Amino acid sequence: MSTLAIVDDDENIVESLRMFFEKEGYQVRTYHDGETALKALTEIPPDIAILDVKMPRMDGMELLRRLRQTSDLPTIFLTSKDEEIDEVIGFNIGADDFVRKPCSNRLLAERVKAVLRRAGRSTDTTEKDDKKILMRGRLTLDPNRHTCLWDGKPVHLTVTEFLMLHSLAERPGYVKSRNQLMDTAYEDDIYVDERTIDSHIKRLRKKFRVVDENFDAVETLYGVGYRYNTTV
Amino acid sequence: MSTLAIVDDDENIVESLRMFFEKEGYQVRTYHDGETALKALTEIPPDIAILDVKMPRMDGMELLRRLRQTSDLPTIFLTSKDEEIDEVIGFNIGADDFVRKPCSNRLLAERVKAVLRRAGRSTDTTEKDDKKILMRGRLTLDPNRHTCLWDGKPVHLTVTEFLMLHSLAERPGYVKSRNQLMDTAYEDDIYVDERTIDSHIKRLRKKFRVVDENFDAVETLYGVGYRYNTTV
DNA sequence: GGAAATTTCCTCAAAATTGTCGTAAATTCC
DNA sequence: GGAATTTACGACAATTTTGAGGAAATTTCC
Repeated sequence: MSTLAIVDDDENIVESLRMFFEKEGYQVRTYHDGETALKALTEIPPDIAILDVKMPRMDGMELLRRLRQTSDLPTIFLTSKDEEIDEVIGFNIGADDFVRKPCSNRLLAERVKAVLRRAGRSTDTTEKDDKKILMRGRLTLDPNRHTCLWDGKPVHLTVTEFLMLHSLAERPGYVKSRNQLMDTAYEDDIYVDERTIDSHIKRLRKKFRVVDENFDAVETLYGVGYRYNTTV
Repeated sequence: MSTLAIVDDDENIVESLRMFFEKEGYQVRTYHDGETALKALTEIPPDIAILDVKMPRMDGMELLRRLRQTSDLPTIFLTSKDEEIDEVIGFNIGADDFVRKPCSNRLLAERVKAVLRRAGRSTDTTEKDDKKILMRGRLTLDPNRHTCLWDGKPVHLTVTEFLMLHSLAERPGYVKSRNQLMDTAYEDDIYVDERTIDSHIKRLRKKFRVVDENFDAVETLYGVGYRYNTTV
């Protein structure tokens, strides 16, 4: 499974592309403005990105220019007019392909495949022991890359934090006792204080609040344990 | 697949040639000044080189003169004026062909093919059991020749280092545990300390820092393993 | 066989993570 | 509302993991 980032300020386009590419088997991340995208793409690169040329604040060209300073992420540009394509080529900022809007999803998918193939990262490189990417609403956990995204924004988690969140998010709505959480994170013969679990949850929440101050996906059940909230 | 080196101080020319020749199926290496190029071309020769005559510091002619002392690398000269061609011929320093700028990429590609054919290194001599050249942004690993390039600059790696880097770069973004890395580098029944992996990674990084002091493509994931990131 | 290169392992220091504690806040029960 | 219990949070200490340098062991190459 390849991960694909889509950056476009038009919600409708983004969502229709997301639906389409998810059906195609891609793990899709979306961004609506260049600045957020730049940060996220730099920290946790997807396998390929589709950028809209025209965007508020930071446009696609500016985004790629800045991205190219540190990265060679395979990239496809979406443009509305042919002149834009010329302009992009003229600036020679290193896009891997250009597609003129509007275009069929099918065409776009072909180009994506072609670029991935050229970059040597075609989708069929998935290995049999790859672990499943966990997606729960705004949360994405990828055990293979050991990455965590909230609304597409990277959140750095330690091993224990990652394991606990994974264990919770695996079964949204179900309570996990502190002992159950311990089991997922520790060897059988290691025991720690129950308060320690609280500490991990505390730090988890803190990290998420940095990217979303209203984060409340991890709920406390007084006297019972913790639960991943289904509504988010 | 033939490897092609392009030496020219004009970024735009270089990049547009790179795009073109990569689409043609060449493995392209680029250099912007004679000195860097001389060193890299001597240490790890490509199949053919395209040199700009006019360059700052060491120009194309000087470059080829010095190169010819130890190598018979097939070479094509790019010149801006006819007089320059005359001059180059006059000095008789052993270029295989001359092309006057500006010229179509197509023409240049024809001449490249011709020179390779004459030199008996045409593209169609590739053997079918050749292992794939791995290109990840600034990194190029050729398992056949066992060579490693960073920004076109050669980095000498030992067998173990090469195997580990290859294993990491094969799947950018994916975490490899120390045990997984051991698997790629050792026979099944050989066991080494986990710290040994660290040592190899340490020396890998050190070697890359010689050619790029900000090298950080090999990331550490505390408590998990290592990860190759194309975002450098 | 001997030199050189490579690999392994060791120690120490630095960095990141984890565990614990005190206190404040929240929840439950009465 | 008030007491008892449970949890959140910040701070700090303890522990674990990793990086750097280098010595010793091993392999490779003359």
